[in-house]
Amino acid sequence: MNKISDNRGSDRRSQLRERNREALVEATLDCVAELGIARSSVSEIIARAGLSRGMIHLHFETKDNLLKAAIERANEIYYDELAVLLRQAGPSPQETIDAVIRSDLSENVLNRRYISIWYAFRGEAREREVFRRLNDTRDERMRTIILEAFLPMLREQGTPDAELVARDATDGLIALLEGMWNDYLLHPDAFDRDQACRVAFRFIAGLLPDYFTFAGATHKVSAK
Amino acid sequence: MNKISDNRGSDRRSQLRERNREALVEATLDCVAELGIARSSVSEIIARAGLSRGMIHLHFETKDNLLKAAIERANEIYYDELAVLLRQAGPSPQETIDAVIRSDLSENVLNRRYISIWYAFRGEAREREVFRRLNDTRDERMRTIILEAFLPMLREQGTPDAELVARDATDGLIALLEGMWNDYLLHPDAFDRDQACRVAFRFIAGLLPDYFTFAGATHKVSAK
Amino acid sequence: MNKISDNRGSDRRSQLRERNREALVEATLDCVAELGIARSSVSEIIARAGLSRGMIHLHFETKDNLLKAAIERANEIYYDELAVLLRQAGPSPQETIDAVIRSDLSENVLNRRYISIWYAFRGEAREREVFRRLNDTRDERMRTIILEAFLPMLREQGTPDAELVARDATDGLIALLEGMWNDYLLHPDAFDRDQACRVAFRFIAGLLPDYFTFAGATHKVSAK
Amino acid sequence: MNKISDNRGSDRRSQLRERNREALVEATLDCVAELGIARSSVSEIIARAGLSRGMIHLHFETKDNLLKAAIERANEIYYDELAVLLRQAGPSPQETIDAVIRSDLSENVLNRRYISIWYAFRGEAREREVFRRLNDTRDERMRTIILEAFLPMLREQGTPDAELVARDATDGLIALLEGMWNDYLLHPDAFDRDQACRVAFRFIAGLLPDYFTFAGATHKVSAK
DNA sequence: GATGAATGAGTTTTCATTCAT
DNA sequence: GATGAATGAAAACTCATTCAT
Repeated sequence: MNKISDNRGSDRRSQLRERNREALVEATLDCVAELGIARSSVSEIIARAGLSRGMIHLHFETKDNLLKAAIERANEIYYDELAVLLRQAGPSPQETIDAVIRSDLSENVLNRRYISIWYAFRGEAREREVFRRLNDTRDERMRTIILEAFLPMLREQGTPDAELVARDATDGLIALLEGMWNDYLLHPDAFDRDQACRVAFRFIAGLLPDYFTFAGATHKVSAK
Repeated sequence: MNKISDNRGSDRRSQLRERNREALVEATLDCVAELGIARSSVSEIIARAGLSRGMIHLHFETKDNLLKAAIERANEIYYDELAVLLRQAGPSPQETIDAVIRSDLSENVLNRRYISIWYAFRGEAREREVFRRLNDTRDERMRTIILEAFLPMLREQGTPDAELVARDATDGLIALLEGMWNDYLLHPDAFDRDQACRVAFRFIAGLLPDYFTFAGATHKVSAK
Repeated sequence: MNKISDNRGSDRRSQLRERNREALVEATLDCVAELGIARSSVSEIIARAGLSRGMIHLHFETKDNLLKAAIERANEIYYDELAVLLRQAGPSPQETIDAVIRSDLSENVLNRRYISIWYAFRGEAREREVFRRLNDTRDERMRTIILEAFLPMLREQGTPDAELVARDATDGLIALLEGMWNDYLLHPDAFDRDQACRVAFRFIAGLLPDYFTFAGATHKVSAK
Repeated sequence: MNKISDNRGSDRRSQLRERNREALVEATLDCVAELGIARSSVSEIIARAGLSRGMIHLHFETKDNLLKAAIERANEIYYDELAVLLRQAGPSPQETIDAVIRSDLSENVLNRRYISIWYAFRGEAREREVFRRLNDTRDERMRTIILEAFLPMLREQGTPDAELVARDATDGLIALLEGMWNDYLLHPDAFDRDQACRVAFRFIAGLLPDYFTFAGATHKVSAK
């Protein structure tokens, strides 16, 4: 009757509702991580979530929409991690590259569950489309961040064709990191996070010897 | 396993039989490439193969076995391509590395159909196991080939910690090439094969400046 | 049944309550008319009524009761129309018959929505029972009205077996009018209300030439 | 192996297949007759047919298609009956009309099961569309048959506006017969087939007194 | 050996009903 | 009183597998 109690009630309700929605998304991600997309049935998902069958329809209308929501969630996890690292990193291009590499190889994303999910969505043709659509604009932003970090260093260093090299370095770094994830997917036990990091820095150090060594950024940080 | 039955029947019959078997495997791969694993139903596969439903049972007992055979086939395609390239390559370590990179980025494997299949099998948890089991020994062989190509060059160059660097270079190269495939999977239209090659050589050139430039192997081929 | 609660609450409340109840019934009828009974789900009905899901339980306990109420409402519409026409009609048997025919073919009942509803309830076996139960006593009244209008005219006219003919005429007229509805159901666009009327009067005129022509009742109105 | 036995086998198989298909259609009609469309679930239908669940998909892809096939079947029953009667009837217009009336009121179509089915399909908005599409051309043919029977009789009789009257008589007869079915639907026990016939003939006799009495066609058969 | 009709377990989806707020 | 989130039984549909021919 009175507005305050109504709002309180509805707030609690809608909070609970939201929590259920998220529980379904998380259960879906768990399922996809453990069983893959093909075996992630509604029955399997609701069993993990401990919620009712009808809930999926209530929140997502179809299982397909639930999968889409799960893909979106998986994306957020990655880009949130990256955003945090970039915010924490100093303003220099050296530090930016450092942050990108370390966030990509951090335990927050490079873990069994997350990597399984990532590759599951990439692997299944139909989901890949959703995935791509979601990723492309953000990927572009990440490319830009990396490119704009490499360019001034290459120029200062006097590398000829700095623009071309910067683009190659960017594509190479992204590919290298992707390849590390691949390696982790297939051999999570044997994977060595530090070695992966070292390899990445070796690659960059080859192009930017004044700024990086295999151990990471040097201290000759160029003032911006 | 089926050699006996192969020999028993008339040659024509067993040839036809083998052709049917392969048609099913290829149809499965087509299906996986286009629709993904989850949507590759028996009905879809036989429609593409133009064969009868019972045929799958006849040749593979279960659909699962058909999928395994398809995974094996996908593997063969890749390693056959690599073997050819290595055979064609000269005996020097430079040429070996050159062959590995060029085979990995060649149109024979880096094409839409094949990359879709590869990632589909990797993505689906259950198939990944089969995939891994099949790949691991062969992957090890490939690692060894690359490692043993890098090592003498690094030693001759006088790189300190040559063993460690050789391992890093090997893992890095493999990761980089995997990453290129990833890029191709997501952007087959925008992908630039030459640039991918150049990026790979830039990476190696950073570690082996005497042997490689971004354009490939230099001509200072070390006599073996 | 709900008189007590009606009287208890404030007038405004009970008015609102009643309005909601009717909104649900009307929404149900709309739904049945457009989608048929099988597709008239609770969700569909409340969407049309703009009311909450729980409302149905509040007013009708079950969806089935709501359907029954809708059937009753559909009945009322018809018999209300008939009652109005009979009240307006003069007292002579000629005028009674005239009123029956004109009300049956009037736009108030012979319209798309109403005819769809009517046939939907007739068609679905389960609802037909409710329908029949509701109709039978009222139908009997209508039969009686028609029969008692025909009989004196036939007698006065000197028709042999007047009782039998009166019964046949009654059944025939009712059947003819029903058949017209049927025609309207299937071809609402092509339906010609005037022609339908004329056909009905032709039928009656065949049996009662002194009282009717194809244009309706003649003016030789027999004093009652 | 040999062609004869192969064909025999496949014939038997496809005969069996066809029988199953028809069994499903008949079971659907039974279901619709007894329970109505809304309650005719796949489970209910296969229980009646004594066949497996998957069969419906095998033969009809969807339940909706099965319903359509059932509607078509119901149609055939009616028009087959009419065709038989018309073929048996003599060539005169009197006899044609006679055949139409008698076939419409014959036990072959005017029975509980059939009438229930007929009204079920007419009642539900969605089914009605299929129904209408199927019927419209055949209905038109039937109209033409009736119309062309009435017209010469009315002309010979010297009825003014023979064309108009013929059309009215046609529409009236069809409506009347439809109305009889309605009556049967609601009161199958009380329905009197002979009386229905008599009523129909009274209607026609009113317009064509030289050719019909309430008992049917007179013997003044006009030579064709 | 080969076929494809048939099966039924299991999947997604729908929906009337319940009930905490 | 009123709401709409939640439930789960039952609905339609999918599909690997079987097996008579």
